[in-house]
Amino acid sequence: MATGMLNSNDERILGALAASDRPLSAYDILEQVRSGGLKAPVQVYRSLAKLQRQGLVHRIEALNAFIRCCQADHGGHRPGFVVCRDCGRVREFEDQRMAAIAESAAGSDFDIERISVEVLGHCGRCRGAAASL
Amino acid sequence: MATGMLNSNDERILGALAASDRPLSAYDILEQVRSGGLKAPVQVYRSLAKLQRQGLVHRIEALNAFIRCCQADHGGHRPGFVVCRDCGRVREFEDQRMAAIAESAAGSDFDIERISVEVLGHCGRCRGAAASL
DNA sequence: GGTGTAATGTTATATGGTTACATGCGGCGT
DNA sequence: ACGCCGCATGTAACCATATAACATTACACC
Repeated sequence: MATGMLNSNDERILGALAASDRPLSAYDILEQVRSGGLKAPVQVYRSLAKLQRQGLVHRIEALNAFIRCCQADHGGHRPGFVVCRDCGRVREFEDQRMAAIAESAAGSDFDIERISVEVLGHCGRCRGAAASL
Repeated sequence: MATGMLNSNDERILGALAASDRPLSAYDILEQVRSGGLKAPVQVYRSLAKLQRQGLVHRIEALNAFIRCCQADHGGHRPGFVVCRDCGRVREFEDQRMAAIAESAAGSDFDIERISVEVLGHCGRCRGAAASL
């Protein structure tokens, strides 16, 4: 992807996301990378924007948080997410049908930039935990 | 829906949303209803939560904003939204296929609470405006 | 070296959302 | 009627998320 190489800030942020088993907010990330020299939210947001453009990172709208993309093909895929509202864990999935649905809903006169599909609910693990209280 | 009747705060907030042709943030709403006696964000959020439970209002995650539901059947529908990032206008749509996609993605061990589908991009009107600059 | 441009850094501020606690008010047992 | 409880609403303070505005550096080109 031609958007440009990653600098050390980008690498650090990507590293922090990769190391986490759940989405991180921009401020979570900031905390993790302070030792690496980043000090301000805007730096994190700038890197995140770049990483998103390259498809390496996705934003989870319902959480205002970000995850490292787990797919092989970072270009042009249209992922959806299954999000547990209790533990915050996210599963990325792919479904070809979503593109068709979005296109028919948007109509020919609308220029689609991105599709956000988020399935919110409670995962088995957390439901088990809640039941055993 | 048994969640309870709407009080005057709820009515005012619903009115503000109905009067707008695009989504309003909680603070937009707050401004509109200050004259009606509401003063604090939390009051708005409480009403919005109730209205969402009743299906009268939807939250657009990508905008952190809310719209009045335009469907007849406020119970149990699973709407998607087409959102213009330039003018902020939103079109609500319904697609039966989404439920199936969400269920197959979530798996049997996941309890689905809500599905958020948002198609982000640029509407014809705004694209026209941009072209003529 | 000088100069224009893009990337990055810094500070401050706007916007969105929640916590904690106070107050009011209707049921209900006595 | 009275006091007590439980729940809806009000108020203030606060935390969290995101961007604006401006300063600085890095680097290509002359």
